[in-house]
Amino acid sequence: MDESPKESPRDFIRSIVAADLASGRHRAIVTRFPPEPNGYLHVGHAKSICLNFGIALETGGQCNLRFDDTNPEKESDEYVRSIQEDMRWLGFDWRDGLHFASDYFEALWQAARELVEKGLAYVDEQTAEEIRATRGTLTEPGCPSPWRDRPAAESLVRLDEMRAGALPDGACVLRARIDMASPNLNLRDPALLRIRRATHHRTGDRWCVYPMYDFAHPISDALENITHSTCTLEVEDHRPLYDWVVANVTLPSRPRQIEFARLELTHTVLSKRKLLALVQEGIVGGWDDPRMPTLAGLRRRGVPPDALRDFCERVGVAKANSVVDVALLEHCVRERLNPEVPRYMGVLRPLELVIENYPEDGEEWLDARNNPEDPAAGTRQVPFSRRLWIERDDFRQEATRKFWRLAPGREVRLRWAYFVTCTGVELDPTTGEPVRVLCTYDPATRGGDAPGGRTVKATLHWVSARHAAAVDVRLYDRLFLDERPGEDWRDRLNPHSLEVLAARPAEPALAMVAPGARVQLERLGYFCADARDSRPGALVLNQIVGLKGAAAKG
RNA sequence: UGGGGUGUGGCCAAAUUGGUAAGGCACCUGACUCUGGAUCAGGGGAUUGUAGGUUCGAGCCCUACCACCCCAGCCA
Repeated sequence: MDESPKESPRDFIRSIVAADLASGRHRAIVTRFPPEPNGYLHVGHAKSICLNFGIALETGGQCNLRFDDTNPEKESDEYVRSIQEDMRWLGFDWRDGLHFASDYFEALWQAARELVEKGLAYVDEQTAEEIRATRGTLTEPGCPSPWRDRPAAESLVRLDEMRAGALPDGACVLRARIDMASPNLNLRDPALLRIRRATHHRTGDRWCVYPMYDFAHPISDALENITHSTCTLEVEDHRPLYDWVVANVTLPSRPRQIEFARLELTHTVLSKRKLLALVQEGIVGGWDDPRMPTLAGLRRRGVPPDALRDFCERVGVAKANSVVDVALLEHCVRERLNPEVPRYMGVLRPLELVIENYPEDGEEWLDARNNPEDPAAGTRQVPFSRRLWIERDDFRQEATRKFWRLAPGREVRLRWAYFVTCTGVELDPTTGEPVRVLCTYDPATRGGDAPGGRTVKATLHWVSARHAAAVDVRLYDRLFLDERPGEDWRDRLNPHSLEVLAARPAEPALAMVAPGARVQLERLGYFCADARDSRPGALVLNQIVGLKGAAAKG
């Protein structure tokens, strides 16, 4: 027995799990992630996935993937496909634990019969409207249905007719017989089974009776021997019903439901309804639009899956509703990318720079380190010549103390190349904007270092105009202006969430990167070669995240 | 006005059986630096929702109050 001090559990759920293991209540832990296949997974789901699979991994247990497909009208195979793809991308393996609630329809049916036989459920022939009208309100108790006390045998007959398709949709419903006066509305004889003639994505037209979540979920959990069934806060007052089902149906195990707060992120929306609207209204390009908080979107954006997992761990698990700053996600992404992503130079807003004392047709290839963070990444060569592109932002006609880049009279370093001193600028006669910056270079600084140890305040990235490749760049910003877009979210969309920059100059080596590759454009940020839109010779770069403070210059 | 939850620095979030407020992100400063990045060092900032009470001592216990979230689908 190893009694060495262990790390205390990271959150209250893991504490419960640890206690259940320590007390011998469970010998092995089984969790599950139970998505309904009616939408794409998003970062909020990632939190739940990391929690459930994390617990399984840490305890040597198992985490199942169970599709909660009990409402055929909203579910489809496209979603079960995408959900599995996204989960695998995130890095999790459910092994042989792939299940569908629809696999349990027969068992659910038997459970329904058992409850009726025990007098714990009955077939109610009231209309949906009547049931709603007699449920009572938050402060007043409900009225019992006239069918509540009918003989079990009679309910059983009707139940069989429901399944047999003898009754039209909505003709009746199976209700649990609990307490119409309960202050918890979920206990006022909740519906368990309803008739719905709809083709199910897996069972086709075999069934016309479908179980409700409150009935299917606890039974599915028990059938899979789930030990800890986590869910979000809004299902907290369903727990007594969950426990009621588990206690009253003959089941192989007794799972326990534990609730935690769902994840919310600033500057985005995470509700399925709003996400669907963004896609259907064409506000974004699809579920995998890089601005979307969906896993498909984050993947296309270039976010590494382990950065996302790290994020989920850092966010924690608790019961307080909270909104996490998207800056934390961005931090996790940078932290993951910085040490291992190769650097390149490219210019987003080009301004011509001419080196007057450099030979007209001169050319030389200079060594550049691929990643200053990682000597093993080696070097590459970048072409240098008399005409270069630099970033417009890196030049100002009037320099201030806070601005230490290029300005008339100023000397700066061109990364991996030479020190240059600005000798003049040509302006557009009508706009007054600079169109060409004139410089002289110091041949003694070749490679970027001055012999006498002379230093310079700024280093600029640049691209040789004659050698430049052209790449398309897509810059992304938060989808919403507000940290927490409310119901008027459509009015709070950030008009600049996407900026497309066509044919920007880039060093030749950048044009050679493979689709899907992640790179850093020096001084600009991290980018991912879009795997779908990039063509040979026509690279498309998606911005993953900018460099920290990249926007706050001068 | 019923029930269920939650309230700890700008944002998350810890705090063994009550012992005198971790950590991360964000922000600021300094060092270093061929990315105003990274790294390193340091810093500001919390009367732990409020008011009482118990106690030598309370974020943790008691009482009252306040705020916010969820619930009246034959959705999940």
